[in-house]
Formats: sequence, C-alpha cells, structure tokens
Amino acid sequence: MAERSSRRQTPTEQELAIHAVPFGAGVMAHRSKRLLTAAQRRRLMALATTVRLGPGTTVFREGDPLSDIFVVGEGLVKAFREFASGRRRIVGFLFPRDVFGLAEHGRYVNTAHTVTQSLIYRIPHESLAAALQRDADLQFRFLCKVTEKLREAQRQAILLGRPDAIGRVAMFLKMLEPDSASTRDPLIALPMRRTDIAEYLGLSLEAVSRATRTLALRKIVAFVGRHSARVRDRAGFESIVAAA
Amino acid sequence: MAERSSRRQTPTEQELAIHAVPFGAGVMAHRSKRLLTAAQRRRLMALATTVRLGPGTTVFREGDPLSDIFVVGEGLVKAFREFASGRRRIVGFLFPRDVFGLAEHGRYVNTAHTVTQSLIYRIPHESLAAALQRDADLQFRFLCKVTEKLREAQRQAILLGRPDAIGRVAMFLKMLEPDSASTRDPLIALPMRRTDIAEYLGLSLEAVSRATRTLALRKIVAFVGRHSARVRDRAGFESIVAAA
DNA sequence: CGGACTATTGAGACTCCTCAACTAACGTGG
DNA sequence: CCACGTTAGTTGAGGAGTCTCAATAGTCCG
Repeated sequence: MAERSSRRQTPTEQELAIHAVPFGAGVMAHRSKRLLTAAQRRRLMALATTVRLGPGTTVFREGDPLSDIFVVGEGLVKAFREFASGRRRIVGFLFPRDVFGLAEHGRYVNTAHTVTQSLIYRIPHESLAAALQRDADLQFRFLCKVTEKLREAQRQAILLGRPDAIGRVAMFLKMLEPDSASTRDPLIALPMRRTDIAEYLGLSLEAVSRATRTLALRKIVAFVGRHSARVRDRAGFESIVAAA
Repeated sequence: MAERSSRRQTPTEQELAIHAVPFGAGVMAHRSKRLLTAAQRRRLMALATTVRLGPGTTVFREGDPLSDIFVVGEGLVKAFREFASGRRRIVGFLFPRDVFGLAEHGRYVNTAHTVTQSLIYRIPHESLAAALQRDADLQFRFLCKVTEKLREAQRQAILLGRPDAIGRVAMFLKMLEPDSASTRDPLIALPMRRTDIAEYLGLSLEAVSRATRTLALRKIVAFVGRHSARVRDRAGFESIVAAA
C-alpha cells in the first residue's frame, strides 16, 4: 500500500509511507504549511521559471516528452487522461504547493490543464534531480510530498470503490473541506466545474447534479452558487462519508 | 497528477513524477530489476529483521502506531481499509521488492495482510529515515519507488472509473501480465482469491465471477484453475482494455 | 471420504447511465 | 445598463448493468 520511510520532524510532519495521489484537492488544508526552509526555497526558485496561465490552458499533454517538473503557485490545475471513447478521467486536482508532471519512460503520463488562472513554476527535471541529489533534506521533502500524493490517490481509489453517487460526492466534499482546526469558516470552495467533479468521481454529470440536489434537499449540505458549499448537518454528513 | 523530479539512469529508469498507488500488482513486471547497488542493499539489510509469515497473517492494522517500514521479499501482501459496513477496499497488492507501511500522523493508514506465505523485511522507520538522509542516492531510489506506487494508484483510479465489470477485470489482468519482453510465457499468475480481486476492483464477488466467465466464453482469456490465466485473443483483449 | 470454504450461477430490485429537453448563469456587445 | 447568445447545469424518462439474496457446484483439507 504504501511504501515508505519516514521521519518525524516538526509537528504534523507526515511519514514517507508511500501513498501518492496526484491530487492536491481537499488535501490542501491537510498539507504541511512550510515544507521548505527559506534557503531551500531560494535555491529552488533559482532553478525555476514562472508562468502565468489563463483558465483552461494546457500545461502539457500525455505522451509529451518529459522536460520540466511543475509546482503550482496559485490557482488550480487538473491532471487527467483521455480515452479513445472520448471519456476522461481526472486523476488529480493540483492546488498551490502541489508538484506535478508525473512521467514514465521519459513521457508525461497525464495531461495537465489549468482550471482557473494559475501561477506555475517550472523546473527542468535534470536540474531538480541534481538539486535533490545534492540536498538530502530537500529530497526528503519531495519524498514526503509524493507520499502525500500517494495517500490522496488511495483516497480517490477508496472513493471510487463506493457504489453510491451521494457517498462519492460527500467524500469529495470532505476532501476539499478545510481543516476544521485551521479555518473557522466551514465554507468549501469548489473552483472546478461540475463536469470536472464528475470526471474525478467517475460519475456522469447528471449523477453529480442529482447527488448534490439530494444532499441539499435533505439539508445536509447547502450549495451557495456553483462554486461553494457548506455542511449544514454535520452528523448526517459524516455518517454518509463514513458509510461503506 | 504527479509530482516529480526525475532523472534517467540505467535504461528504463522511471521518473520521479509523483503518482503512487500502493499497489504492487501487475506492475511487478514493470518495475526496474535492480534499484539498489550491492552496497546499498547490504546496508539496508543490516537495519532489517526478517520475518516469515504464513498466509492470511496480519502484518499491521490501520491505526496502529507506526514502527517499521516493510519490504516484501517473497510472497504477496494486500493492503486494505475496512469500513463500518463491513465492506473492504483493497488499495494495493504488494509484490516482491515492494515497500509498504504507509502512515500518517504516526499511524498506519491501512491494514496489511499476507495473501500467500511471505518473507518480509522490516526496518525501523527512524533507522530508514536516517539512512535515507545519509545516502542521497538511496533516497532517490525510494523516491522512484514511491513514484512508481503513485503511478499504480492512478492506474487503479482509472480502472475504478470504468463502469463495466469486464473492462475492469481486463485491466486488472493487464496489470498483472508479465512484461511481454521479459517473459515469453504469457501465463498470468493470480495468487489472490476472487474476493480479493473483487475488493480491489470495487465490484461484488459475483460480478467478478461473471466477468471472468464472459471473457472465457468469448475465448478472449482462458482461465486455468483458479490461480492463473492466459490471453487467447490478444486483439480482443487489448480492445477491451483500451475502451473507455 | 466427508466437511468447510471458495467460487459459480440464477432471479429480482435498485441505481446509475444515456438521451433529450429545459433552465440558469455568464459574457459580449449594443 | 440591458439584451441577447453561448455555455454550464438541472431535471425527466427509459434502458442497461451491477448489487443483493439465495442456492448450487467445485476445491482443498483433514
């Protein structure tokens, strides 16, 4: 399930155990606030070029030769794969501080699109590899980050294993919910479109729509506008998330 | 999608891009043959204790405090999570050379059971973390390994997103299929039970059974006994795998 | 040769998917 | 600032597929 190595550092440092889902979503709040020291950050930024992209822009395509590793500075990016049938499968939402650009055999395995306007840092992969080789501590941070992604990926797998649409949507909202500790405002931001949610949850657009409607009718979650939600019935919500 | 850093080494070295599915399965054949140098292997073994476990043995449980990181030497291990409803979700099969013991906040996030008799190496996580901190190259190998797991996890997510049982089973078989290049024998080993397959694929036991039967009736895959299969109609098989 | 477990097969209910139409939101331009 | 057009999302009806429950067949043990 997860490979790892681990080492506790500052409080709430996560283990190395592998578990990486290239999904920055919901986890946004869970991730450690500062993974890098000021010096490390400075050195990394020296290797990076900064790009500002409008919404719906392609960062790279599946099959493109690997060139850079990317880090989200601001905005939201989605990583997905397309099939012959035209169906799409989003394998992860990338939030600020998330690293992306997963490759295999020298080629990116997914396509990455911006969802909202975004600020992206790109680092040539050779430069990054060299930097990681020189700085074991920096590499450890990366290892933690990938492990975090693995955990997220497992979470998505668990979510997809559920047979009920309402449960999937509830789990998705739970993933995007800010840490109860950090934020007092229980507002959940949903920057992506319903279609994106459907492609992430493995459901049809209509099923997502019906599930949200049901949650709203039962007064478990209130959707304000199309891009935010709020849990109204905490107990009911958690029981749906926990079930199966 | 995947974070990463990367660096090509010997041929077929994989990138660091994050994408980790704690799933050793099918990927067995895909993984690099030798990730460690003899010296690194020796040093790691010095930290490890060896355990031989019978089939169906619990290695650790979800929620247990993190103590060791594990590596499969021989046999097959499954990592899964259990729900209040009694439903189980297998998030990964661990094959020889796979690392497991994913933790968060000092606790294992999954339960690990042996499927067959297995030889397991266990390394105290502090010792491993220290070793990785000292040896950047070794740490890089771990990073590659976690990245590999992330790719596998994404693959499982893609698989689970498919609505058809036959397609899921076909993808699963594809994952377990040995590299066409390495092995000339197209026999696919299925050490796990049907129930395990069902819990990995997010299907009911019966749906798996019906899917295998359908594949057999269409003469696409031949199942010999309960623990091995062989692709009979390569074109038909690949078209099912690729579809959707 | 039995017995317990695992897997297969069958019948009905339920849920989601597909197709289609309608409504709402957003952006542009007058 | 309002009107229109395009895109995004909601709602409805019917069909396909899986899930559940139940019973049968097969396999691995002792």
